[in-house]
Amino acid sequence: MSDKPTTKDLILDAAETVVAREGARHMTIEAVAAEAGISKGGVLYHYPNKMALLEAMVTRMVTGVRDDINRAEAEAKTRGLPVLPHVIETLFYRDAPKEQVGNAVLAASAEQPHLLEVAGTVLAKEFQRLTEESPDPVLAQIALLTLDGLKLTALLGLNHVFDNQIDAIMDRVIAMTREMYQ
Amino acid sequence: MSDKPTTKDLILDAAETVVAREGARHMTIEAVAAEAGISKGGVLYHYPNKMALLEAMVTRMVTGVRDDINRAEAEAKTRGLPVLPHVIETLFYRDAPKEQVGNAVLAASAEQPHLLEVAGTVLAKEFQRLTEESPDPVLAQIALLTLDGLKLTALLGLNHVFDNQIDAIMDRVIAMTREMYQ
DNA sequence: TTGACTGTACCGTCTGGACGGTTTATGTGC
DNA sequence: GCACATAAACCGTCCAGACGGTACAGTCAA
Repeated sequence: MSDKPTTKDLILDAAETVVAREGARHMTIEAVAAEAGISKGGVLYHYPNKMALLEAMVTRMVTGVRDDINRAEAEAKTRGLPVLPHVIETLFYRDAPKEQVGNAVLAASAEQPHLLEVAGTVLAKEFQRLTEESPDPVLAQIALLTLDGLKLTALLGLNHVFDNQIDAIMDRVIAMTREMYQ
Repeated sequence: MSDKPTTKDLILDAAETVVAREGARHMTIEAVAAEAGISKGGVLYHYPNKMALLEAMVTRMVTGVRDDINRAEAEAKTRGLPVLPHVIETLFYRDAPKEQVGNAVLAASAEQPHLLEVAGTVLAKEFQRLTEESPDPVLAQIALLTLDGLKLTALLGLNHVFDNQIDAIMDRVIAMTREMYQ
């Protein structure tokens, strides 16, 4: 457990940092290499071309989110808690500090919008299952979309919501989903 | 009224089309020119450099959204309707077919994330005013964020919601905001 | 005549990727 | 414990093509 991160992961981290700071347009192999503290050749050793790097970024994000969902779901079930509120809470507080994971989406969308279709369908399955299994699917979707709205506007630097309002919003969303189970 | 669109606007349309089809990374001046059916020189005649083009894209989007909000707000007030449900309905059905406007956000974010900060604060003002003037500000923010979630996931090709579910979701959101006023 | 373009040529820079070479880790036989 | 082999990890350089931008002469309708 807690082995030191592989170089492959360090490269993905660096790529996300570059995107966050300079925009997806400037995520070049050289910039990623510099950020990761290795050479361009070193990056190309691990990811034979840029597309492979982008695919790895997207894959890591998708599996990360899916794993978090599954873990939260299992945890809720063993502890006899209502599933949806617990999943939403988990997704919301998920790596709040190093929230750079979402930048994989921007990088992929900038280079090849196509790349995200696969990611989209994978996550769509989870979301559909979660909502369909809840007592009020439409409300469940509203809750999940609210979370999307928060995360994505932040990712794009388009926040229309002040930081000190976010907690109240999430409390309300979680409360709403809890009421579904009563 | 309904004057034919200016070349400047045709260029912005073309830019959005290119972004939607090929990704922000491939929105080059030449590609935009080809899409608009004019020459590269022609594009540079209207927008002296790429940054100017991007700024125009963002500005057009922001003013478009703001105008739609203000118009819907005024309309609701003169007709004695509750403001928020009417605004949300307007924003939702806003140019549903040529929904490419949002691609301005992707292009700007890819080239210079900074560009969106201004846009963000302009729209934030409108959103804050709307929510603060409503009977239940937190619920109002949830409604607006749900709309953000729908639009932005669609923009990124990350839809977790099926097309045939969207109407039910929006009906519910609008109903929720209507209840605030009772 | 003027404004709105077209078309072509060109420059400097950036970028993806190929490639050959070098260091470092991991055995493996003795 | 050591010499050696092998592969993995990584470096530095080079090149062709793409891109932003400039320059400028010419076209054409209002």
